[in-house]
Amino acid sequence: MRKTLDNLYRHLTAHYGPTHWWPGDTPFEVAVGAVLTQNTAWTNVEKAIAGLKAEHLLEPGALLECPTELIETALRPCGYFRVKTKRLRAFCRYLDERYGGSMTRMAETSLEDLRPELLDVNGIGPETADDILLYACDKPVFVVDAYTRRILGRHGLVTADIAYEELRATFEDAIEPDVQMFKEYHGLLVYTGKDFCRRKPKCAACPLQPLLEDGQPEG
DNA sequence: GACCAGGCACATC
DNA sequence: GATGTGCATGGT
Repeated sequence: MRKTLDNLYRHLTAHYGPTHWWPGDTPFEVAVGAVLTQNTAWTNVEKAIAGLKAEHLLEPGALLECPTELIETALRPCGYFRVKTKRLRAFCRYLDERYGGSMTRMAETSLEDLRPELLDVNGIGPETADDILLYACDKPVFVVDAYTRRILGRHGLVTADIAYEELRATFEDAIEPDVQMFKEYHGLLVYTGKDFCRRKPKCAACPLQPLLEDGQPEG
């Protein structure tokens, strides 16, 4: 599997070049984006983040203090605006109470301690937690998302119903932990998913096709 | 006018 | 523990 995942990364890098994934000007904005993008297209998230910025709400203190309706209005374009308002507030409350609202202080916490903390926040599940850990805190966790599962599943590398933690472990056990590479790898899988693995699959043009032609992956 | 999008919590069996 | 459902808007 190590060789397969190395090959996968090389093929995608050759095809796309650097992705500079994840969009976001600050660690806090990255964390906000992680919550807002839950089951939602990023184009809609961008509108919501722009709305928050326009209201000067892109900081934990402001989100905790302002009227709920103000946040809901800003979040409307990205859907689920009521639940996402609650989830953003839950994250801000946690960040405020545990780290005085500082993403920098949060990032100083060890991965082993921080991941369970995040998962304990209402509205933060495995993928959202790992987005925050990798892209906002620079922790070496491999982010698994719907694209990761779909791409590897369609190419027969894993079963389509593989559990989140199992798929994460598949990557983390097979490849050397490297924050920058993990960031790029996930970005490349998102690019690939958007281009070739949506509802009208274009598998023949998928950059992973050469990988399969080279020979089926080992275990 | 369906169907889908970078999930998650909660209820129920 | 597995499965189903609500959450909501915008693009294709």
